[in-house]
Amino acid sequence: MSVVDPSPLPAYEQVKAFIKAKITQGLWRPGDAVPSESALQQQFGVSRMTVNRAVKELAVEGLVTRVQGSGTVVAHLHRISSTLQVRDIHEEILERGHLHTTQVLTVEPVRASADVARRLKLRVGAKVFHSTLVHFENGVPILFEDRHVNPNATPDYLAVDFENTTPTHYLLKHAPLTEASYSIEACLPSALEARWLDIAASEPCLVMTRCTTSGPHVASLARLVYPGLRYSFSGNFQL
Amino acid sequence: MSVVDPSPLPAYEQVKAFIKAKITQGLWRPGDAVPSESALQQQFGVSRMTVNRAVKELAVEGLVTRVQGSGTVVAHLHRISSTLQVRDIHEEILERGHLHTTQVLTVEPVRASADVARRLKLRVGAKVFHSTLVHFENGVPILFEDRHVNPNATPDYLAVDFENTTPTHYLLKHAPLTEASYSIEACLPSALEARWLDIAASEPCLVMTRCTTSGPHVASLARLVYPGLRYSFSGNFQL
DNA sequence: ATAGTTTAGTTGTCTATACAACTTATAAAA
DNA sequence: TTTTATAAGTTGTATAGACAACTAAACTAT
Repeated sequence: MSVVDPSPLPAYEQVKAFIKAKITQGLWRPGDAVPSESALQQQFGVSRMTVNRAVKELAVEGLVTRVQGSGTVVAHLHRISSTLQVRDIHEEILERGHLHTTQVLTVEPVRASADVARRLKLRVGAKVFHSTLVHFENGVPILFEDRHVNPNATPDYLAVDFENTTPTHYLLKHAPLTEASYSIEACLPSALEARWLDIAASEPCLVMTRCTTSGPHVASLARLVYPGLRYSFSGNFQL
Repeated sequence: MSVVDPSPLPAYEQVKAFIKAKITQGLWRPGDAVPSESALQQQFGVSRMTVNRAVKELAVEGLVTRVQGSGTVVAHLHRISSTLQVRDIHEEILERGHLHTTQVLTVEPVRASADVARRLKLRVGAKVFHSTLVHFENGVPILFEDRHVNPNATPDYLAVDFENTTPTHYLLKHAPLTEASYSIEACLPSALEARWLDIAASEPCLVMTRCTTSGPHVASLARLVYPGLRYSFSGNFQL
């Protein structure tokens, strides 16, 4: 085994780093032209394919904008685009090094209301599964979960032991995700939700409404209520 | 000019579409092996670089997981990862085809409080710029914006006409974004915020707290208060 | 049986080249 | 002056090949 660790960055990473540095240091400002691939190729003494990979990846990352035939310019960051990770609450709590427990309130078949039927793309009155749970982080209630599930996507839903498997986890496993839409709102909790979350009826909550699709079926419709004082969504963006 | 439009998908897109279809149709399930590059190369009669590009892009999109030396498998989608676009309120309202107006309440220099100083990385009592504005969508108040700005990043902030340029827009232009962090919470509005947003003091609001960095400076610290009944953050995820 | 070695297979990087598709500036023609 | 053609420059796609880095299984020697 050799003594030194040569492992220099791959050539394409060096080109990326060079351009990235010019941008973050403000030397190349939004709208400025980035050197052409042939110029960078000569400057770094690498093949054009290598330069192409570097600049193309920067374009995917949103740092530069490329136009075929015209050239490459430093992108105008006119929006902050950050990934909001919607994760299983179980994972999230474990990652904080805390204990996650669940209390199952109800798991039962019900008839679809007009609203549920529309969003699950079923007929009004069709049989759907309904579950309500409370999730605890170190014994403190942190999420009230009210969920309607399409029986065609996961027929065995009622038999699952939700004390040990979260609905999200079960659904992701048995009805692989192909599409999801969500919205986050600020609402007051219902009386039931306030009681189980152990908060005042006047305490604002973050409510995520999420609809997931698996293949041909709209698999699940979830209302996730988080106490506003105990939970927030956060994220960050770099470069 | 030829009569037909040949324009078939590029070869790498065809390979991508083939794999994507297998996954979305459920024929290849999470954990299943994806054919090796050499196998796909023979199947499609293209070069390995072309197959490599296809599979690599799918890996970037999160549909497959690659391990050097081992192979490629269909990814376990154990989290829904969706991009939350944090955009300029002006753009957002215009895109809905509505009218955006602004009322400037205050624009003034102030001394940094302990909290503001810490988050802007300045000394307590240092001079910072402070602005408060209300944004209207078709005349209805939709956002109360309370912002502290680092004078080192944008010395001319106090002179800007915020009736015609949003602070976000001005800052993105004069202090190019290199980093941002935000969190979304549910809170009750302050008395001032409730009055300007024309809502009851008991109506929950979505509050985004956002901190943006430009090069060496923490450029701006914003508290954005949206009435819960008039605004929500939403997004979606596909494939 | 265990530990170490070899080997085949897979992905990661890189080259040199080629042509296609597109944009822009220049030159030529009306 | 306006329009049209040409040319040069840039990015997009694709090839065939090469070697490096890594993994996992098969093999060998202890």
